[in-house]
Amino acid sequence: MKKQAKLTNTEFCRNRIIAINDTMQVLSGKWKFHIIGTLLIGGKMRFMDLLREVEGIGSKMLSKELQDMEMNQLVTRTVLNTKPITVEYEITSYGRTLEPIIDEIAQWGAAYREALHKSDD
Amino acid sequence: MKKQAKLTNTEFCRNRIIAINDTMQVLSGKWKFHIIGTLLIGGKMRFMDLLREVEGIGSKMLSKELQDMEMNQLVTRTVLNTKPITVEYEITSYGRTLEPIIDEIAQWGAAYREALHKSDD
DNA sequence: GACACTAGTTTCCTTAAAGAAACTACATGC
DNA sequence: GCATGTAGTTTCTTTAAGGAAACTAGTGTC
Repeated sequence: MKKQAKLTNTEFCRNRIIAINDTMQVLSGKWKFHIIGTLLIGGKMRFMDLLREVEGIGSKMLSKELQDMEMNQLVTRTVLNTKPITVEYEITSYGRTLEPIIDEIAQWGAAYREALHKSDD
Repeated sequence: MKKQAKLTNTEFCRNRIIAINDTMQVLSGKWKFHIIGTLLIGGKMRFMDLLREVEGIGSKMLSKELQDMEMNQLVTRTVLNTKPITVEYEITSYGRTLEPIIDEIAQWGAAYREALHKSDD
C-alpha cells in the first residue's frame, strides 16, 4: 500500500488552497499591485496618467491589466465626452478591500529588508 | 514640457513599491504559498511527505522551491542520520511571520468566491 | 501641414516558469 | 537480484509572461 497525503485532504485545506489561488490569480502578473496602489492614492486617473505613474509599464501591459481588473470588478472604466476623448479609471469599493492585503505585504517587505540589512555583518 | 509622474515620485511610494516587490519575489511562483501553508500545518516534514501533500507538484519544482525558501530563511533543512537518509524541512519563526499575509489572502479569496456566487443571478 | 495629445491595438521577439519522464545513488527487505 | 523507499538532479519540451516599437484614429495647436 502506498503512502498517501492526509493533511491536504481535509475540506478546510482544500478550500484554503482554492481561496489563495483565487486571490493570487486576481492579483497575478507583475503590475496589478502597482496599478492598484497607484489608483488607491490617485483616485480617478486617466490612461496616460497611469502610464506615467506606473513606472516602467508599457501601454500594452497597462491596457491588458486594466481590462483584467475591470473584468474582476476591481476598477471601473469611464469614457468621458471630452475632445480628445479621455478615459477615467477608478478603483471600486470592492477593489478597495484589497488594501489590507497590500498593506500587509508592504509591511512584510519592509521588515524583510530591515532584517536583511541587520544580518549584513 | 512633457508631463511627468508625480504621485509615484514620493519617497513613501517608491519604498512601498520596493517593499511589495520584495515580498512578491520571496513568494513568487505557483507553489510557495502552498508549501508554506502545508508546513504551517504539518510541522516538520520530509521531502516525500511534502511531495505527497502538495498536490500536483513534481520533485523538480519542490526541490527548487525549497532551496529558494531556504535561501530566504523561510524554512530550515535538516539531514537526519537515518538509513536511508531523510531530510526534514521546517518553517522558521521568520517564515511564520508570513502567516498573517497568507490568512488575509485566503480570507479575501473566500469572500471573492462568495461575491461571485451571489452575483450569479 | 507637421507635431502632440488622447487611448489604445498589433506584431514580433525574448525570457521565465513549469511539467513530464528518466536518471543517480544508496539502503532495506523478500 | 528485484522491488521499494529515501532525496533529489538532469534533460527536454511546452506554455505563459512580458517588453519594444510601430501603428490606428481622431482632435487640437502653432
